[in-house]
Amino acid sequence: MATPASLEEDSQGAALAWPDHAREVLAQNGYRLGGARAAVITALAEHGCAASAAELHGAARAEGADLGLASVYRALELLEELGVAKRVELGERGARFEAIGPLGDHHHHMVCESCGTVEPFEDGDLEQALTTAAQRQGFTPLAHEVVFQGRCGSCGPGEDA
Amino acid sequence: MATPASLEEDSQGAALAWPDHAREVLAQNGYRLGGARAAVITALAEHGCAASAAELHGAARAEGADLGLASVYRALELLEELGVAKRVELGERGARFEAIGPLGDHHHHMVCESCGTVEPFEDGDLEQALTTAAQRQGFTPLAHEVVFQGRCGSCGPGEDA
DNA sequence: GTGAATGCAAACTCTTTGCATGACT
DNA sequence: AGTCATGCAAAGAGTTTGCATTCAC
Repeated sequence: MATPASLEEDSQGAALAWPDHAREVLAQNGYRLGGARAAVITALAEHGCAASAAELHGAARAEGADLGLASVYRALELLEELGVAKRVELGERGARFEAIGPLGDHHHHMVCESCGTVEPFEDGDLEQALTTAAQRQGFTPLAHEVVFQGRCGSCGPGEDA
Repeated sequence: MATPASLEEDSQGAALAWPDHAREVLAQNGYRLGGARAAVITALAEHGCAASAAELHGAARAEGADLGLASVYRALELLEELGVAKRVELGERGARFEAIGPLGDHHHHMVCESCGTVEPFEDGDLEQALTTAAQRQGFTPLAHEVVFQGRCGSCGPGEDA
């Protein structure tokens, strides 16, 4: 837990940022790195948290990549399958995606109903409670997702609008 | 917490099951009870947990109601707005809906990747941890959702398939 | 050089909306 | 009786798939 979650040591001991990690995993599993996948990896790394497919598509095109939206979906599906990206449902229309750190970087989301911001957060105690709850139910969790809908610190607990 | 969550005392002290509760809330807010809304309320009450709009539509038609899918969505939207039903996203395709008890009955879901079952569960400690985590982040939660994906007790922690 | 990856466009699914008809209070 | 709810059909949004071409290895 002392190492930043976005970095890992590869077999030579060099630090790898997430894009490198993702590319390495692709290669290790026999997948090629075309323009679309490379662009999606870059876009995912730069967006940070909970990006929609359309946002990633737009970001990639803004950086000069010429890729189709379908390829974005295909790349995201593959990255998720390989465990380097994650699909997140925030209760809005459409799914969102984000990079998963090689060390199991893990966070959840708060969606502010007032300003629409999606904020990530980590909470060790919450993770512990989640694990305990799953055990109590005799469930073996492979993944879990927590989403808060409410009002963020900036918008305060005040009334609507 | 001593009263079953699906029952409440109305102003006369009589116990109300959820369908009655839902109808009462509709009336109190000036909404009429047509065939479609009545059928959706019945279907929601009978399905129990995390039903899709199509499932509710089918169930309602199976019971003789002649309603359109659009009306199911309209009814669900209204019931959610009135706080007697809840929309749940389980990471699958499409949203799911369920009744909310008048006393704030509250549970979360475990989705078994092996048998596809969706199981509800309640956990007081987890709720506490969620509340604490939100406070720590300076967030005022109006709603929250927890979804586990994994393997249920029946399927065990074994390998895939 | 070869098979995998990509772009484009069409197909698909889920959900919402418009409008005329019919039903609830 | 008046207004609201509903059914049907069409529109919308997000996502997936088919196929010919291009590109990474």
